[in-house]
Amino acid sequence: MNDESLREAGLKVTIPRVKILEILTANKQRHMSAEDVYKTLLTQREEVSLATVYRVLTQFESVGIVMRHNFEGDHAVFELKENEHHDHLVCVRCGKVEEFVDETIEKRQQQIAKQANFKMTDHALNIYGLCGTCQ
Amino acid sequence: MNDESLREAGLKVTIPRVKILEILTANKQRHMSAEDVYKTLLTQREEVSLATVYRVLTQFESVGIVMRHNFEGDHAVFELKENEHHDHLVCVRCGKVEEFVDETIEKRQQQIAKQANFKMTDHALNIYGLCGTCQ
DNA sequence: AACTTAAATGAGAATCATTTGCATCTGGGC
DNA sequence: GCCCAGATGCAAATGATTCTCATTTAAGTT
Repeated sequence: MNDESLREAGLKVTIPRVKILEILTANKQRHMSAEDVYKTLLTQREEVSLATVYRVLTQFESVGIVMRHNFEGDHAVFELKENEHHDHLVCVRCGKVEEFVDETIEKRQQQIAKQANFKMTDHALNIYGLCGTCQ
Repeated sequence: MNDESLREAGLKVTIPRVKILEILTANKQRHMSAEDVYKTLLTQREEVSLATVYRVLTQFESVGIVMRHNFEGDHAVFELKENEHHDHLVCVRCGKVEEFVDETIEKRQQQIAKQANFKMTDHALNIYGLCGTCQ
């Protein structure tokens, strides 16, 4: 989550990348869209184009710094990839996202993939519903 | 999966709707995009516009005839909603999709939602990886 | 510190999936 | 067969994301 992670990933340490990384770090709890990141940059008077935000986020994804999610069909959201994997509870009304990890489910998934002769590379479990506030 | 299901859903029984329902039924194993459905209609010399395909699929989704998935970020796919819920194994290389149901996971999900005070309305578990053929 | 070059960026055009406005058409009740 | 709300076709509009290309810059080299 710093300049080093960029260097390690073989990416030049540029203003846009550093700023975007900062923004993502400052918003770990949320899942941000490219547009969200762009707007945040604007409020910080940073001159970064939307195209660059998209390019940087895509690069971050390919080097494993962030993870892309397609909860909604019309735009992707990103989150810093911390060490531990986790799944999501998504409120269909307010969009709030809560994370969780469940060992039982993790294990079953591996068994299922193995049974189907799939070499699992990733998995995503999303539980949709109404959060406490929205009920 | 017939004219009755349309009437029951309060939708007029029109040529486009019937044809699209037939196509979805004939391709239960696959998950079709709007474009896929449209192309199939073309091969059958059916005069249905792409806009109508989108409208019909969206209506089918809202009345519960089909389910929409956003496996890939850039286009949605649809599948006839059979009675039983199921999850997916998606091959990241050839796009093949296999379905499965796992009681253990289903139960855990309900417990997790309850613990987080979420009223679960739906859930989706996708395991991504390489299928036997693609490995 | 200046020099060099591949990589990075900005701006705007281009793309692609999906949606919409509107004039026309049609299913199904009378 | 008549009527009309709902359905459709077509083309233009949208919105997210990507691409083109001229310009700038990070970071290694002299």
